[in-house]
Amino acid sequence: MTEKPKRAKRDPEGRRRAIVEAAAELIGREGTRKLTHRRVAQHAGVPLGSTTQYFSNIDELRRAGLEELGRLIEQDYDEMFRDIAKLGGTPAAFAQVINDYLSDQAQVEVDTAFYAAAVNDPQMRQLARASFELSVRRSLPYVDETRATALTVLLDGAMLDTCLRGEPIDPAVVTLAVESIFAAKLDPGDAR
Amino acid sequence: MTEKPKRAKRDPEGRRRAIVEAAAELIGREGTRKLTHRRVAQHAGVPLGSTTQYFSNIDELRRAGLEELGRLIEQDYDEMFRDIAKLGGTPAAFAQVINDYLSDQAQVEVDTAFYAAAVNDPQMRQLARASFELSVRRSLPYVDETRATALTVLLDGAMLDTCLRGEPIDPAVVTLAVESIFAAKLDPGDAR
Amino acid sequence: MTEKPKRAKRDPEGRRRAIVEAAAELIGREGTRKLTHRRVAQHAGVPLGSTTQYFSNIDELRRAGLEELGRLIEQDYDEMFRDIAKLGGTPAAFAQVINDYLSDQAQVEVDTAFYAAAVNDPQMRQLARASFELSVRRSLPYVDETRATALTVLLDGAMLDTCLRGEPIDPAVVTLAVESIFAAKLDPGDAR
Amino acid sequence: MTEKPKRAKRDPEGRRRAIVEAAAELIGREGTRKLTHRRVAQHAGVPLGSTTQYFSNIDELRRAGLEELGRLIEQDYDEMFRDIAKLGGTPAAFAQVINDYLSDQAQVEVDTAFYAAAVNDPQMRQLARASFELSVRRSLPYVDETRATALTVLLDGAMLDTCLRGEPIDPAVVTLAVESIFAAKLDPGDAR
DNA sequence: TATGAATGAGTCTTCATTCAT
DNA sequence: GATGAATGAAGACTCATTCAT
Repeated sequence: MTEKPKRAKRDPEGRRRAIVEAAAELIGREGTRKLTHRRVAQHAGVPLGSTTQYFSNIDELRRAGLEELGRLIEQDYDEMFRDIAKLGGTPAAFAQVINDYLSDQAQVEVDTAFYAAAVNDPQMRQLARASFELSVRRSLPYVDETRATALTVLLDGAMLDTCLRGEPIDPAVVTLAVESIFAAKLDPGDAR
Repeated sequence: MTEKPKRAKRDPEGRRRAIVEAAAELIGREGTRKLTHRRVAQHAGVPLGSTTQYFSNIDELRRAGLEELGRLIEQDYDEMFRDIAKLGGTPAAFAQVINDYLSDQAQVEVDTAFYAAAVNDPQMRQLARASFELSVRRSLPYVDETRATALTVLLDGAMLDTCLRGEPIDPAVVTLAVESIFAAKLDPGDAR
Repeated sequence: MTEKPKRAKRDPEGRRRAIVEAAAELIGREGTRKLTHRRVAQHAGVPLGSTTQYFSNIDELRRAGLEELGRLIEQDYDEMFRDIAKLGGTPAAFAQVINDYLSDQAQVEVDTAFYAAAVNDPQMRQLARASFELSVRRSLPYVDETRATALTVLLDGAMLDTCLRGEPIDPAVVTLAVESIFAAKLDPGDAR
Repeated sequence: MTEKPKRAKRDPEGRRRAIVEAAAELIGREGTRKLTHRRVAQHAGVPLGSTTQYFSNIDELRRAGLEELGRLIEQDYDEMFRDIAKLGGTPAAFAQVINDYLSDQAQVEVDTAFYAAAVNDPQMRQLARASFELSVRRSLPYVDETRATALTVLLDGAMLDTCLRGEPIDPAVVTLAVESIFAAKLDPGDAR
């Protein structure tokens, strides 16, 4: 009752969402170098003016797109760790979930694009760092912090290499690495 | 009191070198998004026209800069594996060399910029892939291929995360991961 | 004392018109070789950016200018054939109208510039061909197709030569040619 | 004996010729708009420097190319009128020779390119005018000046229209026009 | 408020021209 | 002389941004 939209188009939130999602998708597909108002507007199906109305300049628009990408990655993590929990949180569970993730090349490329964009953008590094820490935190129920960090590093490396090579890292490699990290004694000074 | 000459000496090789190095340095420092003829020319100390004389378009210039970066990374690898050999090729040697590498934030950022640029450039992915394979090959004298790949993935992940976090991955993490990968049984199916 | 406004009124139609007309006039005066965005913008009294907003590249701008010129030529034809009709459509009428046309050196030069531009532009040849056919068609009420074509060829030659010589072809020449074409027996095999 | 070329390449005359011919050919094929030192040099198979050595600027180079084209056209005329003479200088001879000429589309296009380039170049108009007068003069042995001029106008129109249409003017049209011009009484006031 | 026309800053690119080698 | 590297002037084109409608 409080809403009385004069026209169907009166949906600022929806507009903004559409723009942000279009920006995120474009960044995921071709990086930030070719991101322009015009391309975002066209891809989002909104008039050019909207992209400048909702974002005071192109940097903000890019940032919004990257943040959206960051959010999607977080959802990825949520899902991955939900699956890990379902599978019992075992080393094998970690390995399988990671390998499943790596087999989705499109997803891997989008995620990597996010990190790639962050490399040369100080503000974005913040987000990437948060993402890193989230991954570590989510692993803590299953392993100590050192191992959790190692697993995160491994995941990030596998993601990057899978993206660049255009095909998943050999699952055996991931499985070996994950399981050996789990199996390692904490104090590396001790022999086995 | 030598006045600077109106026109530079004729030196095609040197000119090209200077331009490529300037491009590589700029990419390493701020990525490819802000790479323009003007900035490269200014940074290389050559007139604008020279950048277009030696490279028929900006894409070629970018590519040349990235290839130069790729060469620098290869040199990094050479050095790292020379050090590993000197240290006996032990797991501890790998761990130490990687940790030393990660402690050079500037170097890590340059290398990561190369991979980041490759994410959205199909032709550059070729180079990145070659770099990946080189790393695996260099490890083969010390471990089997599965472990060599795992170590490469780990190194790449550590590089990316070190770059994004702005500080080296905890050396203990690297050490644990490296040593456990070395220690792992080969057939993961047997474990547990 | 009205200060000239910082920004022009919004008037897409008028803008486009002004630009096209400026382009047409410049082409008519100096051909297509020296047609640049800058010159058109200056001549049209619009900022440089407008010329690229309305035409996605210089070829389109040139084409638009040439098409405009083509339209002007069509109007010329309309007028000429209206005059011919008024004068009874006799050979003398044709001769007089053509001679009148040739006496307007400026007009002849503009028209010739259009054909000259078409010589090396396949797409423009289409237009020139249409113009040729229009002339033939307009003559058909008065003569058969062979003679109509001959008259068109004669007109085009007279236009070209008048343009290049800087003075009209001797009216007696045009008169003789026109009247003899009218007078000729249709089947040239019979003659002599 | 007086010549002792140090090297095979010491042939300034030949160089100049090659450049001029390349320029002429390029102009004949694509007009003067796209004529550049680089293109001429490449097409002539000479180094870039030669084109600036022999011609102090691009305008001179273009002019030299156009003059060469003019010379070629003169040769065309020579040949045509030699053929006309061989055929007896009759109206039918004129018609046949012109129709033969028009059937060589490539030649027609080159010639027309010359006239087209002259339209917007005052100096070139001189040449075109000379060419016009040459044609008239060559016809004088067979007809009076008025008819000679009419035939020239007809020829030029047929050339232009053939070029623009991409196919020869119907031979019947040319034949009719030529023969009727020959047949006409000089004083158009008289009835037939 | 929503839109896209208007504008200019800045980038890419091409070339004529100069001139050291 | 012959050559092509060096250079800057200028043209094509793209876009972020502003702001009238």
